[in-house]
Amino acid sequence: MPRMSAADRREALVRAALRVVARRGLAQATTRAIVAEAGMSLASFHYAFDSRDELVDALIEHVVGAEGAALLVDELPGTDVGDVVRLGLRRYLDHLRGDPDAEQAMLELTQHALRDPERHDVARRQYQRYHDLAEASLDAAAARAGVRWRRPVRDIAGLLVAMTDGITMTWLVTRDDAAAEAAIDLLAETIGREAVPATVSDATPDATESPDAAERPDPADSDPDPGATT
Amino acid sequence: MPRMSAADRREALVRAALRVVARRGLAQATTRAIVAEAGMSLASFHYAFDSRDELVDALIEHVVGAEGAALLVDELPGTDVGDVVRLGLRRYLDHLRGDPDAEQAMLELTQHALRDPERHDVARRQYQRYHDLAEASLDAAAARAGVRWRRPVRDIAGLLVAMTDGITMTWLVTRDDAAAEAAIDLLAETIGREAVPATVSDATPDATESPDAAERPDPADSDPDPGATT
DNA sequence: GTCTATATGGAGATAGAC
DNA sequence: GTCTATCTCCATATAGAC
Repeated sequence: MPRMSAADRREALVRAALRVVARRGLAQATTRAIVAEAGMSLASFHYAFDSRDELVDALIEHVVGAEGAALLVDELPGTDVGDVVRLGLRRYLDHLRGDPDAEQAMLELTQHALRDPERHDVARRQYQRYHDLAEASLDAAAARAGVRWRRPVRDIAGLLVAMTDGITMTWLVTRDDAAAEAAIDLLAETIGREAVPATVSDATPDATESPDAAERPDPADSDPDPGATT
Repeated sequence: MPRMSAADRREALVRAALRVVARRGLAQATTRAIVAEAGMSLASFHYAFDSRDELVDALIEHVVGAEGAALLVDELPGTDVGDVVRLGLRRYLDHLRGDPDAEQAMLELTQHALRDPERHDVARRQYQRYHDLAEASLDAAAARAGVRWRRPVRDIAGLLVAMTDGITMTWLVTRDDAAAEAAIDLLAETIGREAVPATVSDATPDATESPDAAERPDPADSDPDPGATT
């Protein structure tokens, strides 16, 4: 085995751990299973990490940084905003179908994080990032289509994020492609109906267009740079 | 400790296990923690169950049978179908806020079940039941309001079930009440728009009102009696 | 630094007295 | 039937040779 830097070793172990969690679940992701997957010895593990908990933490941080980009992307051909949402969610469904174990691993890691007060914040930041991403995508789609949203974009983004989780969970259980597609189409159609033609006064770039948008302060908006993931 | 029948002991252990899982997570629900919660000795555990796995199976079956009723109920004051959906989901959100650990326990048990092919079917049946319940509630609400659904009820029910999961997951992470309520209101409004006034020809009780409803066969409708739980 | 070998603890499961 | 005491295994973590 060639020498690796401690950082490389940590990275390799995290990647191996993710594969093991995806394949057999977090509970079965023992240090032995992980080092076997990584082709290392047990001692190398404890050279790179102090404990298994520390690796799990690193694993959570890793997936938080990496997975955000798959949710919704801006380069969708969008004339109709409903279509943009539909294509974005369909793309996510394709991703889910292509690698269901990976998404289940994400869910398991998130739920694991919820059990610890300190890790809970990591999960919160992850969801905040999802939300910001969805919001930015919705804004961009609306701008290109020349429409504006009839209600706070934040609310629509929240529905999108929740829906993504819901589809993930139900599809993982039922494996019903058609049902997931039907739900996506229905939701996309709905969100499309929330868009109305933009007037000139709406063109102000950063004005919140709804009067009650300020009534509800964002409980967690401490992330000023939602674009820099990884 | 008084003598208990084996059945009573099993029941008591299952209930204790559920409390432990809710409080500390499935991974921490060791046999020792469970018998401590139930006030029994370790030997009593193995008198009632052959193994911990067997108890976890019983626990899954238990929650599958018990939790369905809380999702959507028919006794909601419904003139407007959108309001019925909104109130039903709000009621579920109240339940979630009142006992978040219990719902997280449900999620953990479901995900655990997904890891085993045999247990996967148990989870599938659970979701099938949720779906049937949602569908029946939607039908009942529409009938009372004198409206019909513009698209297959099945699709709307699927969206409801997925949305319930999504709201659960996102709320457990963010604990953002206002966001959950906004998502609920938006979804309810949407679903309300899927209802149109019923005509006389629509009054046929069990006719599928959409021409493409038969195009998608139900992948799992082997449960002829969704009402008889527990 | 990287390995083999081992210590330590906690988990599930059981033996055997009462 | 129910308990205490124990067995066995496996996981994490460490010691110490090279």
